[in-house]
Amino acid sequence: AMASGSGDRAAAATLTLPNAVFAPVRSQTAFEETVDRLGTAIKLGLLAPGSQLPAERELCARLGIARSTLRQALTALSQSGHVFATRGRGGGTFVADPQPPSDPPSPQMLALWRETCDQRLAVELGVAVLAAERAGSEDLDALEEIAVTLEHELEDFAAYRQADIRLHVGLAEATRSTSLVRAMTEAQGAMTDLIAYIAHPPQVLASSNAQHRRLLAAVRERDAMRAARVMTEHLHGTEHILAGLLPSG
Amino acid sequence: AMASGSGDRAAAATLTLPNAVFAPVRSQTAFEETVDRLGTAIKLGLLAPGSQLPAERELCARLGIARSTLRQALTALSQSGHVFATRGRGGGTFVADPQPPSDPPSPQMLALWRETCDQRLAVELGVAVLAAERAGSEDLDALEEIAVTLEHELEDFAAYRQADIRLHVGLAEATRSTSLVRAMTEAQGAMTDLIAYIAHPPQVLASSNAQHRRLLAAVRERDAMRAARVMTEHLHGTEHILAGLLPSG
DNA sequence: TTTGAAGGACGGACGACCAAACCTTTTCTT
DNA sequence: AAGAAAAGGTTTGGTCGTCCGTCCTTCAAA
Repeated sequence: AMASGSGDRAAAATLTLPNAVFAPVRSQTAFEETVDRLGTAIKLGLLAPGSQLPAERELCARLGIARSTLRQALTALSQSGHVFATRGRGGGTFVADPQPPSDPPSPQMLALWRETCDQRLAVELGVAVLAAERAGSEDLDALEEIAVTLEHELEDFAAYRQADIRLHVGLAEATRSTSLVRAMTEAQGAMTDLIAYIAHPPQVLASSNAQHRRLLAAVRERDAMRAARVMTEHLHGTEHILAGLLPSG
Repeated sequence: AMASGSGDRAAAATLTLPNAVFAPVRSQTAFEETVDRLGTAIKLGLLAPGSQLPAERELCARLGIARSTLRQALTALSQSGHVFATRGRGGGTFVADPQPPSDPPSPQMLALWRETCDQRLAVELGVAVLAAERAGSEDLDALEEIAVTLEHELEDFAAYRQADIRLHVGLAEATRSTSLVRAMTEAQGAMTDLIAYIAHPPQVLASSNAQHRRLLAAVRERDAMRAARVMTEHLHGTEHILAGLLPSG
């Protein structure tokens, strides 16, 4: 009788908590995780087309997996057209030059789009604040160069998105936190899947650019809260666009 | 010749990026992940002492794992003294009443404490902002009740920490985002490992309480940026304490 | 006394992962 | 021109985690 349920005080716990504690454990295999990592980095342009990956024997050591497992992942990425390999001395595995068209977003991706945006908000907010505290002027110079590039890409959304990702990931790198860089790449990868097929008129991109400039200015002046505010507005912009086009999660 | 290295523009990429992309893949087993999940929830007091866990046959379905795997995890938690099981009808698995003393922080935990704080900052900032947008007044009433409890626990750090966790996780629940709730529990679990053995004089706890009150007030007034600012100050407080006691990561 | 619901224990099947060889191709060096 | 070197490609066998099904054991409720 007294066994079932929680104690008196704990009985006040909401329903969200057990859902989070007892949510499915996702046992991703090393193969899947590797495909995800490398595939996302390639899709986001973090590994430039034509660039060479480390040799298999070195890469598997870096990733902490067996070479056979890495080769499975590379085979998958090769068959999907993201990389190609040449043999012999001076050969290697390279990022394919014409990247294959990205897949349409999966149904489950669309169903959880709000969670995706929430996680992205957290990462970007943390990055904005920490970058404002830690970014060096060299970092900001490089980022502002990317911002200049963005101004000239208002018509080509693919190119714009590419540079946009470089800007956001670059800001994460400026925090000197590898875990935040990885979280940022994951978040950007998830967002890319969502917004790839959504039209972005040049005027929307222009307003995004204005926010980028204000964001970088705030970071340079070490004004963490202003950076956070601008970032919040920036993300809410795209979130409102999604809210209008996707089922309300 | 042209094969090695990235393209011209990508050559400007910093050194942090490949470190993040090619970092070791963490293939946690279902067993480990389950022990972590349940163990953290118990250590944080999210599953109250004496409360009953769902039946094995139901819990393994919820977690998406086989019952034998779940039993491995429960056996581990039972041997470490976190849970106990009784058989027969009306039996079940229960959270142990006198919780075993927590382990001292591992060396690798101490080495990465700054990354831990960075991740926590991101989660808590995101939660603060989203809670300010979404929290209902019922949520805030419950949270302010916890804040009142906190005022009376200035002398007993274990009890204080317990209620503090309930407050932060409760705020995450108010965002209605299960992924943020899970991220928050993970972050709080990591932080608990770090700060368990650090002295917290009552005056520090009192100042934390003042920040809690201001945080909740900002959330209630839907002032996301003020909530973010208070939260940042709140976290920087504990971070400075850690910085003085731990090796500079 | 019967029944049902809970934990407890085995054993086979399968797949992921790893380790260590060995082969093929190409290029650089001598 | 010969051979060493460096890369991807192939094969093999083994280990271990996980799943599934099945069969106890216990014990409160009916």
